[in-house]
This record gives sequence, C-alpha cells and structure tokens, in this order.
Amino acid sequence: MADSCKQPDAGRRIAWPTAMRLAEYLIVLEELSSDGAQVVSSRQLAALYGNNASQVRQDLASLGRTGRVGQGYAVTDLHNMIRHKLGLTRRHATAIAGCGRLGQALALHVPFTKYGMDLSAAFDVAPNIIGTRLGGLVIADTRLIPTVCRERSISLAALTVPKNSAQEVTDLLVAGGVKGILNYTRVRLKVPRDVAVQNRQIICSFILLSYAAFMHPTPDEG
Amino acid sequence: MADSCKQPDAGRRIAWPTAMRLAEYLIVLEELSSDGAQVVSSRQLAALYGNNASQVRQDLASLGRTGRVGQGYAVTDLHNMIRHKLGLTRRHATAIAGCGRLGQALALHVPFTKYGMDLSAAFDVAPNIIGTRLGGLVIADTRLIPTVCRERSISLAALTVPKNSAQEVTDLLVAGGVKGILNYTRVRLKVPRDVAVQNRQIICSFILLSYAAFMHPTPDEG
DNA sequence: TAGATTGTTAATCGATTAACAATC
DNA sequence: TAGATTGTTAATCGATTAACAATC
Repeated sequence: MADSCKQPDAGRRIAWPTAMRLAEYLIVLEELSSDGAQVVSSRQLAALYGNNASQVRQDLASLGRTGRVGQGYAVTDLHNMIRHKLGLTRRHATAIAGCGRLGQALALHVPFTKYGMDLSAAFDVAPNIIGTRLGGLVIADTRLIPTVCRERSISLAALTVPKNSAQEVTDLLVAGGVKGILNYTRVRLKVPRDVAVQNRQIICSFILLSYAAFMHPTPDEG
Repeated sequence: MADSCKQPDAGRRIAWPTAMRLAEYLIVLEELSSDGAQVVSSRQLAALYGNNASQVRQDLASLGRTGRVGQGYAVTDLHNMIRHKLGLTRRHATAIAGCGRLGQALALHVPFTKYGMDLSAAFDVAPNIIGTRLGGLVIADTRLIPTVCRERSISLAALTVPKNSAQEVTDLLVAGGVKGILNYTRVRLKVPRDVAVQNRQIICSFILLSYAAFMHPTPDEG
C-alpha cells in the first residue's frame, strides 16, 4: 500500500516505439527463460535485443518498479509485467478471415493463447474448404462473418484474403463488431475511427530487408 | 546537367522511419495507379496513408525534385523514384529457407519480381517434399544451402523454419554468402556484422494489434 | 490572374542516450 | 565492504509539424 505511490511512470501513457520493443522483449525473455536464466540485466537484454542498456531501462521504467538495484530483473516477473502492461492478461476472441496458405500458417503456428488471444473462428469463400477443419476450428462461410463474430464476441481479426475482396470482408468484420484488424492485403482499408488497423504488407518487409542489406550504411533493426 | 545541383537532399542518407514509409507509399501508389490516377497531391497521399501532408512532402524531398509546384506528383514517376531510392531497381536473388505453410505462402503470394527480387531457391529438410515443386522452384535439401546459394548468387533469404533449427540454418545461409535475412522465427539470430537481420515475429503483430485496439488511446499506424 | 500545392526552412515535439546517485 | 546495476534526471539528438515564399 505504501508502495503504490513509488511507481511514478507506471500509469503514464506508453509511447508507441516503447510498446513495439516491449513486445519483442517478451520473445527474448522467453528464450532466456527456456535457457534456464532467472535473472537478466539491462546490459544483457540490450545485447540480445540489439539496442543499449539505457534504452532498455527507460522502456522497463514504464512498467513501474521492475528490477532490483545491483541485481537485475527477474525474468518471469518481467515477462508478466510486460504482458500486463500490453493488456495481454485480458482475453480477446480472434478470427482469421481468409484460409489460404497465409491464413493457415497463422492459424496453425501463431501462439495466440499464450498472449491473451483465443482463435475462435476462421472464414473462407471457397465451398470446397468451408466445413473442413483448420486446427481446432471448422472453417465458416465468409458471409457468416457478422453473425459468427457477434455470437463469439470476436474483437480481433487477421485479414488474409485476396486483394479484390479485402474491403468487402473488412466491412463484414466491422459489422461483426471487430475492433482491430491485422491487414495483410495490399489494400488501404476504410474503417470507422474506433477500429484499429495494423498494416503488414509482407512485401514491405522484403523491401526493407533489401534496403537494410545493401543501401543502409548501419543496418538497422527497424 | 545544370539541373543536377538543384537536388539538395537527393544524396543525403535517408532516415529509417522515412524508408519504412517510402516502402508503404509504393503500395498506395500502385492502388492509385490501378484506379487510373495519374497525379496525386501530398494531401491525398497523406489521407490514404494515414499521416499528414507535411510529412509526405518531407519524405518525398529525400528523393530530390519529384513534384510540380501547384500540380502535385506524377504517380508513376514517383513510384519509380521511390523504387530507385530504395535500391529496388537492382536485382537480388532471394531464397526461402523452410517450406512449411508460411514459406509456401511467401513463395507463392509475394510479388518479388516487381521489387528487384528473384526468388531463386527454396529449401527444406523433409525428404518427402525435397524435389517437389513450389511455384516455379524445385525444393532443395537444406544441407545444400551453402552450395546452392553460392551457385545462384543468392543474397537475401526468408527464414521460415522451426525454432530449433533457426540458428543452424542461419549459419548455412551466412556460409552461402547471404547478406540479408528476414527472420520469422522467435529466435534472436547470431550473424556477422555485415549480415542484416530483420526480425518479423508474427505474434508481435498480433500483440501490437491488441494493444492498439484496446490500450492505446489514439490507435497508431506503427 | 487566382488558386493550388510544392519545396524548404524554422519551430516543436518526442525519443534516445548519457550520466550518476541510490542501493542491493 | 566493494562491485554491480537499477531508477531517474538531464542533455542530446532526431523526427515531425507548422508555416510560407516560390511558382505552376
């Protein structure tokens, strides 16, 4: 109780670049954890992540009191505090719209459960795969998106459909009450203000890789 | 000739955030182009991208003289100048290491050719798929990575293998002379200083989507 | 000409880095 | 105790935004 006022930054709005790094620290901490590490210093974490100790400490300060002076940070505690700060301790039903190869890859290989997401529906237009199984899910008809999303309280979705149906499927997701869309198509989506879109055009990653490798003097981890 | 000294910023080192946006402008410009647009203003581009006109003009200034005062920017010219600035007019042989669902999705759906990349090899460990076709490619044994990469002058690669072989396959790619690796595994790779790594853990995209949708007051396009 | 819109400089804002006292 | 390392403040650096003269 007396401690609660000792966390000056814990409540402040977190900067976007910091949020991006926190998400990646989570991955690094898991690797450390599976290697049996129990404690990590800002210097070690920085070496693994590829930035500097000062930035790591600044980032972790946004979580409130996390480490022990002179000792470093407890790996599992830190992992939990980051998960909490990023809102990953709440649970959100998630859907995949488009069960082509990319949609399948996401459904089968992304560890949703671990990060507060429950993969609760998968949709496609192709009659020959509607009704078949993908992971633990039965693929449903794209036209059912609004009803199924409402029924299952789905609030997040990955959009992995072909270009030409991107906006159409987006409208269905929005109608279903989805509040965040991870857009893998090369279309800029039109959505209401209260719906968040994160654009992830894979070709952009390759473009930046090529740029970092051959054109950028100090290859950046951006 | 007399014009060449009129491009004050054209030669300057481009900032990383700018490079990231330039890659995305490319996608927006293609959408505009396929809609028949020939000219675009910084205001329009900003509206489509989701930033402001000032930033767009600042970004485009790094390309040298691109627009016409009072008129806007020619869509195709701009597209070409960005491609040139990002080094996409050179050609780089590219490989995919790991032909699981994600590797297959990349091989079949990413428009490499359009952006200076020639998909020139695909590798996997599974005997039952080695020798089969993926797009126009015959899948080769992972153990052949160093030789095949040398033979085909492969300089870029996507790493889409399981966690436990990530570092091992990376070492093979580096031995093959690869200079840029797009890392989709949840392992921090150890590479020599002259090799660029771009980390793209898909789960991080979902984490940030969830954060942007529910925790971040002004959902950002980061 | 008048309206529009660039190119560019200057001002602001925010993020990164450095430094160090506190302390385990 | 001495060494290590955090938490935090201050300094630097860089990126974004605003503003406007130039000009098509």
